[in-house]
Amino acid sequence: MNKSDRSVTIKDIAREAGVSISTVSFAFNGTAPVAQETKDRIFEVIKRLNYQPNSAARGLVTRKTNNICLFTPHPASDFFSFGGNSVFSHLLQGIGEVLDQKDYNLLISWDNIGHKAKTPKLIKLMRERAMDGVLICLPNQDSSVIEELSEHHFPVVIIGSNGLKNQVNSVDVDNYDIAFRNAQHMLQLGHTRIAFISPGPLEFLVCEDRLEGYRDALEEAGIRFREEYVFIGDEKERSGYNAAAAFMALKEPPTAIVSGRDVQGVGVIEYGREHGVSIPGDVALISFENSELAEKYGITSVTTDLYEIGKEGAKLLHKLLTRKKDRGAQNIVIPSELIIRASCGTKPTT
Amino acid sequence: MNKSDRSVTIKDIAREAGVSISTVSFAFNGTAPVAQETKDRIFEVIKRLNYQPNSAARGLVTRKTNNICLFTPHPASDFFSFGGNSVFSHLLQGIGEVLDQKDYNLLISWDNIGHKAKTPKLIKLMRERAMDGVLICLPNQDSSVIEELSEHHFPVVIIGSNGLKNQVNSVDVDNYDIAFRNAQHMLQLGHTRIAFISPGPLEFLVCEDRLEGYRDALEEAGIRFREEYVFIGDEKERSGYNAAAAFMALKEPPTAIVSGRDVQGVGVIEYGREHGVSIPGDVALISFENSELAEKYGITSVTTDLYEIGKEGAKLLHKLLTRKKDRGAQNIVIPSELIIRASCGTKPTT
DNA sequence: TATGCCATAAAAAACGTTTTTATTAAATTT
DNA sequence: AAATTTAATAAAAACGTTTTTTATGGCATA
Repeated sequence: MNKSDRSVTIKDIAREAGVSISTVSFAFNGTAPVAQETKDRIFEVIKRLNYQPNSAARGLVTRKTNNICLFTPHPASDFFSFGGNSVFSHLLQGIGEVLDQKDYNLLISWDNIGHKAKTPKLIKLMRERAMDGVLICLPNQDSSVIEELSEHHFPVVIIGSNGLKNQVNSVDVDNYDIAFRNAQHMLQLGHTRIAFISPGPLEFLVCEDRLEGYRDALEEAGIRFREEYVFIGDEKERSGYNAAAAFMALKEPPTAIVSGRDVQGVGVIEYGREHGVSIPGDVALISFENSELAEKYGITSVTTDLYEIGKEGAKLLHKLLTRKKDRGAQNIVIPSELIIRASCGTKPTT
Repeated sequence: MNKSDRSVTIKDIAREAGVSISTVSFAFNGTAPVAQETKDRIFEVIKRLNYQPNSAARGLVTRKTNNICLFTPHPASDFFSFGGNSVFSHLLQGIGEVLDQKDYNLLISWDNIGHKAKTPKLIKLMRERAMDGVLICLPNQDSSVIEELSEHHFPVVIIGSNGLKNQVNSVDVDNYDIAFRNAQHMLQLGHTRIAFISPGPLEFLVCEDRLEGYRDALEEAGIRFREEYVFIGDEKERSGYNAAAAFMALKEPPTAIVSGRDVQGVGVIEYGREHGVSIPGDVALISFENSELAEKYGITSVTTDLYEIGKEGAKLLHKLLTRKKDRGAQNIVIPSELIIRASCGTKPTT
């Protein structure tokens, strides 16, 4: 609608206001003192011509894009989903909230979990300087991407656990501690035959951490660790079902189960319903995640606040981007809370 | 790890290969003929030095960023959610899939639905040329943003309906037609007292379209339109419940209900359960959306394929960005399918 | 033998900023 | 009163590309 379609540049402002372009830049960004009178004139023109600096030109010299990238498993993948439900938006909300406030743009890109399919794209984005930093959520064991990124001193924050802990910034709940306390809770209720369902293969650090927490709690209580009380599941409901089946088939079945994910807990419950195993009557159940599922099925569970994790992750990344001095890797731990529901009962069966 | 931390530029390549920077650019991008021998030498150096052009510098001259922005209601908002479930990821998946293939980056930004809170940010992003185009999903009546964007000839594709149809590109299901056929389906089953629940205020075009489709179907069948058979609900389950309550309180209650959203259909069912109204026994129910809820509650519903909508939207935007000639606004219609379930019954009550 | 053409490549301009350096006049210090 | 600092501004350099223009030989054509 305006005279021309060419967008207005700093040159136009300078000409119209009768000053040099540097003065315009100084005034606009407040980076150098400019006489009030001149400043007023410049801002009048800026407003009148509706000037907005070109981000590419600016980025070329400042070496900033104000874009940050979130790299995750697919939003609809099993990692984020359970019962058709996706918690991806929780994570997104936390990240978006702080990024928005700090005036960063959020770019998202996803991976086929464990297949490192798109990884090269992330590397490319970083190498062509298309983003200032990246939040990575890669719940698999592969840390080569992360290594490559931090090797180039590229600002990275890991969402979740990773083998490179203490070398690279991260935000997560304390999986070891949660598992430890989950097992402890069962012990306190008097259980001694406590089983554990891993939410994935032990190569995943999350799983290893949880198993270890579980194991240490038993050890502390002087209870023998039994191989047959550990079931390596996956992120799907079925694995909880299968775990229950396996445990119940033992000559000496456990009286309590520490489930790796709520969705597995649901599997356990389903098994119970189908086979007349009462929960918590015959087997007490405690889980991780505290999703809507836990609420719905009355499963005692420990919160994994993805909203908070996203928020803290974004904050940390922002710190990385604005701080000049490198002060080593930070590992933020988001506190978890045990939400007691019916599934854990109050007394063990004997 | 390399000698210096400064990233390698086209100058480095030129020097190392003993040619001018323009020649490197020509060879790299294939934009002008370069002798094979020279080309080989250049690519060897590019590979050896691991060169990746700087996107800001490139964007400055090409006026492209390869970023496109998705602007939607909040991913966890009622618009995308029902029963704690979010379909946002479906939309995201469709968009991401094609954008990724075309080598665009996806930037996301959201709005508090109807409060046009962040709108200025979108405008700013566009004016500073931080993105090449935008996919907008704004299910409210406010079209000022869209007007502003297209006024500046900024490439925009609307996801969903909008008052500016035919002036601006869009992708949506045919709400009028769906409602028409939904009502018709009820008519074919012999119903004559058919009520309608709007999923929102009639200022929203989606709602107006649906109401109109419903009304026209009745009219075509020679059935009188009754004001009291229309309930203006909102995006929440409760509004379906309230609608059912209102309808059932009439001296002559409807025998069929066309629900605006699955979640409202659930509200109707809940009402029925609590008040002993059998569905489809006493009232037949048909809905829009075909979400997991419809499946779960056995509600006959018409598909709204957000995955497909996202895909087509992204494709259309890409076309806009690559075509030189403007060929008017395109309005893509994604086909819908009626999924028959128990809720609509086969015979009307009389 | 000049003339034009072609293939290749170099040089230069442009993109729109920020940042560094230079200039000028006024104010302050010595 | 001269020297120095300060405030305000202008000029120029830099950022790293793409794109346009110019140059250079060789080769065919007139």
